[in-house]
Amino acid sequence: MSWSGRGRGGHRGYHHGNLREALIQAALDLIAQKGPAGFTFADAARSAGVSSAAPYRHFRDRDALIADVARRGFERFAAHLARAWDDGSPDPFTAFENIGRAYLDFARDEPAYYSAMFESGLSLDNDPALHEAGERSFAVLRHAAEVLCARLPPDKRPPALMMSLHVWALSHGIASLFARGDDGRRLPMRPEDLLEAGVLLYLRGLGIIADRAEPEEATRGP
Amino acid sequence: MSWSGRGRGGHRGYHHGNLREALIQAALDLIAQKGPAGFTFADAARSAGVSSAAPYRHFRDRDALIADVARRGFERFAAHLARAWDDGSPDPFTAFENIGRAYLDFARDEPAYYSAMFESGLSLDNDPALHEAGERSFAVLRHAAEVLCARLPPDKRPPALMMSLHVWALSHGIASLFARGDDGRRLPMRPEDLLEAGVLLYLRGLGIIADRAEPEEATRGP
DNA sequence: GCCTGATGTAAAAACCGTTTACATAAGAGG
DNA sequence: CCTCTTATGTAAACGGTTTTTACATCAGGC
Repeated sequence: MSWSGRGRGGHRGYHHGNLREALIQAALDLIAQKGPAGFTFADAARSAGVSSAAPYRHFRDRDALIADVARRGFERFAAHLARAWDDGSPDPFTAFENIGRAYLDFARDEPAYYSAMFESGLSLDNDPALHEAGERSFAVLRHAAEVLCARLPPDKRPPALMMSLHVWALSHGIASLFARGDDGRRLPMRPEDLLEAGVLLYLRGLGIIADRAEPEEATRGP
Repeated sequence: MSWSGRGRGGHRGYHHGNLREALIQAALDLIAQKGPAGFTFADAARSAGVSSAAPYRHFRDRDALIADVARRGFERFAAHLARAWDDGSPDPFTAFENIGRAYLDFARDEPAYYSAMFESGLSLDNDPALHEAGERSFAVLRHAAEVLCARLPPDKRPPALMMSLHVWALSHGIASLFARGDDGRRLPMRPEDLLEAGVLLYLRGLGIIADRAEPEEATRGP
């Protein structure tokens, strides 16, 4: 899957033809291999077969490339979460659990994107596009929380924003602490199960699910 | 608070006299200013007034210095959490909440340590001393969870390890996402309150506190 | 066919991490 | 007191990175 020049032949002349994309692909590969700290602008250029100054025609500096990777990551992330939510099918409760699993899936299956998004030390406030992409990801979770809350009688309806913040933080904490690297810390259970149990207990605390439901049974539709 | 040479006079000859400590202090200052990624071995040496090769007499490489800062951070962290737990005073439930607040306090008040511990991309498994210091921090939380669980009748007693993992992940997620930098994302509430509400709801889901109890009442001892 | 803007190159400056050979203290023991 | 050993710091060098600057090449519109 080498992206040098026009897809085939390998004869690329003075101009690359697709350098911007090639650099992003190279960044993803390198971040996946050595983490966002070990990633190097010069290495990305080498990997794309251009001089070390060429990338500056497409990105202001090294951080701008990482930020672009992170932005794309957030866009994929939002789509991934939205696919898991699937408009609340088969039922909002099950779909909500699916979002949690999707969060961990993404952290495991796309470690390069996840690293660029959360472990590269970027401040989301500097880049408006990045900030907005992150906001769109969170919006999926918040919307799901709103749908779930709306099913409760108004007098015992929790604030949906708070609920989404709690679930986001729990998911992010589990992903960061236990679901990265080779296997993070040794756990007595899979991160997905840990998250599912946590969300279940939290929702029970909110009164969204019944008091003594077994997890497997509780995930059933209405 | 400049640590160059023997505390006073400033005349330090060929030897520094306290370089190891001076480097750690410099690392803390620099990490606080520019994050663990922007921290530089050469800068720490400059800040201590020695040549750029001198630090290698005290640390194998740059990562070893960061790891030592992280290790000290975990030791302070464990002490900070243990002080908050305070042997379960005035009652285990309140003391448990205090641990949560202490977690966020530490992340806010000691951002340099927190960064070195959690945001520097170190793998805890490489350095045994570091790994053990981290384990000691977590042990405080796990012990508190055990005490709290022991107060429940055995048939409805949740696994304390799982409970401590959930609270750890929630605290870490809130600290990472919302309680860092200037103020992280703009929140409708303080991070401490967000965490307290989350833990409260989680404990209610576990059946550790009554269904509709006010927090102040629920914290009463037996 | 020529001009212009976009894109890539080469070379250089400034910095970092790290190693190597050498310099200087400080203390132990005769 | 003098010497030897060890710990600690220096200077210089190597290879690598980031970023800038001046120049080269190409593509497309006129």
